[in-house]
Amino acid sequence: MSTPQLDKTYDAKAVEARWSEVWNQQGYFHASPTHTGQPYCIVIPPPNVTGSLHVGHALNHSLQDILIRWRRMQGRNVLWLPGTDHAGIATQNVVEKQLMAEGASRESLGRERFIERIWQWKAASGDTIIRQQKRLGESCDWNRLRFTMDEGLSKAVLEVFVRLHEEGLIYRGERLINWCPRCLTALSDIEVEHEDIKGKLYSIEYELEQDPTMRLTVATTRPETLFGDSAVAVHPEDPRYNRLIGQRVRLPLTNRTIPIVGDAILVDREFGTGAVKITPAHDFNDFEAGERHGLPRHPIFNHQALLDPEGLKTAGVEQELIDVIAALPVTKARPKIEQALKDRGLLTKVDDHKMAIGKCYRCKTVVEPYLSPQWFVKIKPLAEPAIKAVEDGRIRIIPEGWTNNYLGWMRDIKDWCISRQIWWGHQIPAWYCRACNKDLIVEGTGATASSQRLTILQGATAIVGKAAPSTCPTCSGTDFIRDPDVLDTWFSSALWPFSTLGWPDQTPELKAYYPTSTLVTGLDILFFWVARMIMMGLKFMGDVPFRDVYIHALVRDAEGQKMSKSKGNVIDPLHVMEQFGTDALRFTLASMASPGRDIKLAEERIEGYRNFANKIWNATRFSLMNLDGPREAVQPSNRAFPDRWILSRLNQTIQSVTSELEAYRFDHAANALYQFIWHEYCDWYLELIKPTLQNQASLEGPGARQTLVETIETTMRLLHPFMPYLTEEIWHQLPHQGESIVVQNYPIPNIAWTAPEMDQRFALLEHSIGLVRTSRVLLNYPPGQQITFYLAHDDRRRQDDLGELRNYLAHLGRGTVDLAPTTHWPAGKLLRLVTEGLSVGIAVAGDVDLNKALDRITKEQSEQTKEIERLEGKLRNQEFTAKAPPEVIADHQNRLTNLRRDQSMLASSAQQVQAMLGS
RNA sequence: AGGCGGAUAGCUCAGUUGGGAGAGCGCUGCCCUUACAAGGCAGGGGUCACAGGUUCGAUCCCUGUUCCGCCUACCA
Repeated sequence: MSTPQLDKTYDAKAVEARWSEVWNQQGYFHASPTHTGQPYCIVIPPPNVTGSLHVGHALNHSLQDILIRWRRMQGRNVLWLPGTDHAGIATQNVVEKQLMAEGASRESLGRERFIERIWQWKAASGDTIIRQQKRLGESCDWNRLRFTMDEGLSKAVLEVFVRLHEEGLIYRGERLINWCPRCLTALSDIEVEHEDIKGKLYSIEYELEQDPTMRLTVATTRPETLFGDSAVAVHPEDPRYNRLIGQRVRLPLTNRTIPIVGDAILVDREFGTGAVKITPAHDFNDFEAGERHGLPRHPIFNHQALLDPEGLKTAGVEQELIDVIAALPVTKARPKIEQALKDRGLLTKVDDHKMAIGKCYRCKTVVEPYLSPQWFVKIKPLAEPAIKAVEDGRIRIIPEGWTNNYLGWMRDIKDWCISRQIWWGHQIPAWYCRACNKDLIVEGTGATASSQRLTILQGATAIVGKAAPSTCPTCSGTDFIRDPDVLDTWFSSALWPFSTLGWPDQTPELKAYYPTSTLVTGLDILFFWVARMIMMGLKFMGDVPFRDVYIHALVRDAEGQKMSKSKGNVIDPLHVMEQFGTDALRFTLASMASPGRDIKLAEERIEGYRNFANKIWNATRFSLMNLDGPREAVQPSNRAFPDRWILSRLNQTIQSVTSELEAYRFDHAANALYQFIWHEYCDWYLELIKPTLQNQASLEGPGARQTLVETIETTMRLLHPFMPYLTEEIWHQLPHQGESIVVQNYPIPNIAWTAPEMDQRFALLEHSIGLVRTSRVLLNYPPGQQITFYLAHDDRRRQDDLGELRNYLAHLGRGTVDLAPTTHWPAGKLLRLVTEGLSVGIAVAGDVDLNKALDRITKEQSEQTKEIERLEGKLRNQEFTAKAPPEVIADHQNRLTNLRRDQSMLASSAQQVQAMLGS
């Protein structure tokens, strides 16, 4: 029988393109509720539809694919459901930029044509990431690809919105929200990133109305907001100020006076001057303080965060000043205001001050607390069951450490602002009767972008429903205007685990695969997404959306820096796949996925695993070159030592890879595979069986060839989830049954393979060969040179083992073995090394320099002496012998005995070498 | 400010009932030995951040300190 000859190096590119195609054509990834097996389902965290694959996706998706392929091979009814989200703000920003380049804008196009334009962009670029995912080898059921703005998913969004509204869990109200003056939309609290900056703390004097010679000094980081002040607060128990409570101060640069109020919540007596201005329309704390004291709100910025002349006028600001600062951004207006205050002697101090500012997570613009009517989800009633589900273990977060993070956040959760003032997304299903809300609907008709805005003011009556109402229940009017806002993208992705399975329809998929099994995601969206899925799943499905949440690390560059395009330190997974192969990338990411630690990814690591792939390829190449000849499935226990040993090791590797995967320890599983394949299978097993394979007459040949095929085929199945392409290719080169490794069984431990006595025997072999090789180097014998060496072990059973191993020792030691007891060894011209009861002797030929060998022996001696002293010291300690467990004491004594014996033998060896040097 | 995580070989990281410190990469030396130079063999290299405590015994458990990350936050 002749076997095909493989190329000398593994060509990942050619192999990957071929199998990716076949897998998808054959439909191996297609899931069905009617398939057999216990369901196992993962829904993919939907990436941005117009994005492209970055290395964070590569990690996230590789881990999911490992789980999915593993479970599929285990015979589970597996569904990995792929899809993308519409990424409202991000996608709209991209298309707006395109329009800007063309000299157009979304306003010039109008809402309908603008949305059309985004759909076009989605159609053009939406396949990119999907193609890239396929290239990564992801075994998703691509026929079930979902998108958050699909008809079905939009139906789910509508259903959820209307039902939550009916139950009073969605409401509209005018609140201070985080506003991005560049994206011109509201953001939720968690869409704001905080950044520490060096700011200034300004001390400004407010004159008392009753007595202008007396002044109250307030401290602020934002002097420009003083125009919007409604009061000054002091601590009610602060003896410096509390007698002033109830009096009024003149607000600088305006014609207004404002009250001094006592507020123990807002005021920290220790900070600044102990007096703080209250600006309810522009600060979250002040907003609440304003509520407490019934203070008016004076908005002085417009939606672009420019100083608004109308607002300033209403706030009573001096007209000359308004003329100077109107329509300026804060950065330009602040120096002018500073100057005006200085001119009047009211700015007494400016200190450096560290502070935090909020930035838009999409565009990094400084966000502004902005007073506006928005839609909110009343979150507490939804959060409570979601806290419980994690507390009582119905949902497990892995690593466990993040559980408290989740619980802490959920317990302190605030209402969720879900309306966005953009056009791309699910438009809110709320309508307003024009007749009833005449004064509350403000439709701009100007030519500029900002003057075209449609604003529905606070207090307008909204009619929420799945479709536009036909007549107004109040006035029977028929003229309606729809709320222009769209929903936060996360509102639709919160429904992902059930909306993708067909909800609100009761589909067989929903029945089979919900709750899903595992969610794999990064920490950065634990709150954005995971928490919200749990809330929505419990609310609308009455059950958790998934059992396990596995949180993986963030991928950083080799220096530990966050990857970003602007820093230019991004590792492009596609480039890496091109250069080193997809399997190498996948294996690298898996092997570095240690819990609770970020991944610092360096290309050298990937290169190392490319080499690993090549090593496996060459092991196969070797096997195929040596398969000619009969094979016989001998009972494992009747096979030769190398075969029995490697089966035993393979068996243990199967056990550990399986249990590590069950524990989500991808790193451990990958390392177990690496260690076994490279350092046991290749380094030792293949070397051990070479003489047998190359001797056609060997009686052990049929068993060895059988073991060779059996082990490599099993190993490929074991490795397949990690390196799908390489293993598929090799599997097809080997004798096999079936059409693809994708649908083969995952290896399970085989009791008949366990052979602990072979493991022990191997340890002796490895130990012996190690000493022989060391001796060779010490004596400068070239690797190929045949030598005579002596081996003896102190332990009778080990000595018997040496006899069993004689042929293997001779082969790997490259020489002739003599197993006589040490007392029979030649007296002179011999280098002896001793460790752990094993003595190795090599004949010293001619005029080699023995100093190297002597150094080595001396070093060994001093290390041993140190250890002996340490052990003796411990055993002399009566407290140790009285209190330590007996097995520990016995172990110490054993080690000491062995070391003393080794030491005396080594001493005689040293004498011998010295004698040779002396002569 | 609070919470969490981390600090172990030159680098990246493993290391649980507390008892002789490990891997990968890199480095040094030798070798193109018929699967693989993307390889083989051998080797050097560590007060386990610091200071206390518990213990017969601490890289591991406890307390504190320093440094580095991340998350949360209403100190104007």
